[in-house]
Amino acid sequence: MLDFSDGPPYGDLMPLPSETVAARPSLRERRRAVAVQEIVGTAERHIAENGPHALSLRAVARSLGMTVQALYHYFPSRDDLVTALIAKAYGDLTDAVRSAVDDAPDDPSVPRMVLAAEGYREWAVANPERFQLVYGAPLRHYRAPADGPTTRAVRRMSAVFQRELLGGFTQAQLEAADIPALSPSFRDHLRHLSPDGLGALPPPATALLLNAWGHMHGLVALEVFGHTTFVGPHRAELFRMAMRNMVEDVHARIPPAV
Amino acid sequence: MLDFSDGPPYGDLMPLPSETVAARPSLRERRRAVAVQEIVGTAERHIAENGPHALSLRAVARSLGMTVQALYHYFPSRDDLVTALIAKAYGDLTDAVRSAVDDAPDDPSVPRMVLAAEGYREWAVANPERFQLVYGAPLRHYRAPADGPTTRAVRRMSAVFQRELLGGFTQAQLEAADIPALSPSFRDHLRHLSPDGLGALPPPATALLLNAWGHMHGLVALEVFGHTTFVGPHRAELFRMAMRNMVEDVHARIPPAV
DNA sequence: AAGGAAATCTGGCAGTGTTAGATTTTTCTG
DNA sequence: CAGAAAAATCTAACACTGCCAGATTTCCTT
Repeated sequence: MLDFSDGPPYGDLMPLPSETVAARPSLRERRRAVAVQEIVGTAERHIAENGPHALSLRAVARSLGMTVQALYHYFPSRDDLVTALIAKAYGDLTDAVRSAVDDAPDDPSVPRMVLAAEGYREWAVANPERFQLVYGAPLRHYRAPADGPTTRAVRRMSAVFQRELLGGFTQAQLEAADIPALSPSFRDHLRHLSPDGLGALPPPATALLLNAWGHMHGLVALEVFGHTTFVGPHRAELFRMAMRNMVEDVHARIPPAV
Repeated sequence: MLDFSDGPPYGDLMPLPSETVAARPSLRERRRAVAVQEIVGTAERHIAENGPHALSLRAVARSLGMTVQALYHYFPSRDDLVTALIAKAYGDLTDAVRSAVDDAPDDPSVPRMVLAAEGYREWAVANPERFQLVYGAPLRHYRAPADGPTTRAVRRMSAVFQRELLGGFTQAQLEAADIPALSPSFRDHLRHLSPDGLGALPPPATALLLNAWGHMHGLVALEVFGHTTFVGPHRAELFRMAMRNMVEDVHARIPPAV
């Protein structure tokens, strides 16, 4: 927890100082990183107990044995702390998805995309408040920084799904996917997304991927926010079924290689 | 707005008195209903401006020219007001979905299920804060009453989707839907849902319907909560495509009538 | 007209995010 | 090593919040 041997773990979360020297973080900087980490950790614990809305700077400070104003030297406002929590949650979710795929034994009867989806779901169910933090309620006027940790986490995660859902197909196959015709301007827009991510896919494939993402996310969101309680203890089974079908349906729309 | 000629519009939202006489509401009761309506209306306006979390009893009271304590005679706590807002939002969303289907001209090229889904999406996009209220972050210890207005709204809405997605098929067809085998206990559980709603469907059909619901909801939730900004102005097109595919895929899993 | 219930008020408590300014502690520099 | 600069922390306060207690007015019923 207090280990900082290999650099600050959430470098992007540190609001100050504006420029972190790449070479060797000074003692003060390391201390600062530790303090930030402690604050974030305590805040996460508080959130896990009472939900995101119950996060109070004073309570966090109390838990840490300091006064509120000390916190203000690490986070200029409550919203900035929440932003840091969101970024970290997003990163952790992404890690969970990746390791769900990477650490699973090879089993051809379960598509790896289904494993990824189940990793997504399981992290969400295990960390409902943090999931809510990421996908629940955007902050008042919160705008994600263009290349902040959030954006990078999104890219990292979408890369996993991109690989697992569409990895086995050629560009030509993906281009010929059987979906309603996309408008030229939409095709054009999709083509100009980040060239190393979604932009590398033929537009129909991007559409299918977003589609699948929404599908997976919707089932998880409904569950986490308590709208599927009537399904009872069978939600995991329902989810697996849904994801199996989804993978089948997506693949059914991609023609075989010539 | 202040019309109350045909009874209290949100009878279920009135926390007091516990029993509303069916016959002729007294002047006092009608006044109470009006007051409740005014409070809910201003609260909705406040929420629309600054988001659900910014809802303040004092601010609402100020807008109405009264003191906070007056509000406490209509809603025992802030959470109760929010609960009323959730219930009303759910009802309004359901109405929007229904009228999206019912008021649309007959056009065989657009499945009615797609119309329903678009009604859902359009209401959500037009009322993001209220959508967030319903599907975003559950309240601290809020438990939806077993047969409260929320539950009824859910039923009303799911009935629409049930009709539009699965209406054209026989029980035998639905029972034979091509999905991974459901566990016996899951099948059993699904069979014992409300007999006039989801319980009336063969288990595979219920699974497909929940699946579809999650799919639709996920795309809308991602959009409303700002996670698809990179899709730009083409989100409506993407959504329509996704829903078209979804309907196709669901129907493809249901065998033709014998 | 009288009693009682409903509705509203004033005043107050404990909690919150945030700011201002003073003070101590640590680090860098001459 | 001494002094300056910067970082970290403190005390005190402001304006806001949800909510409670008690007094007071308004309205309906009998």
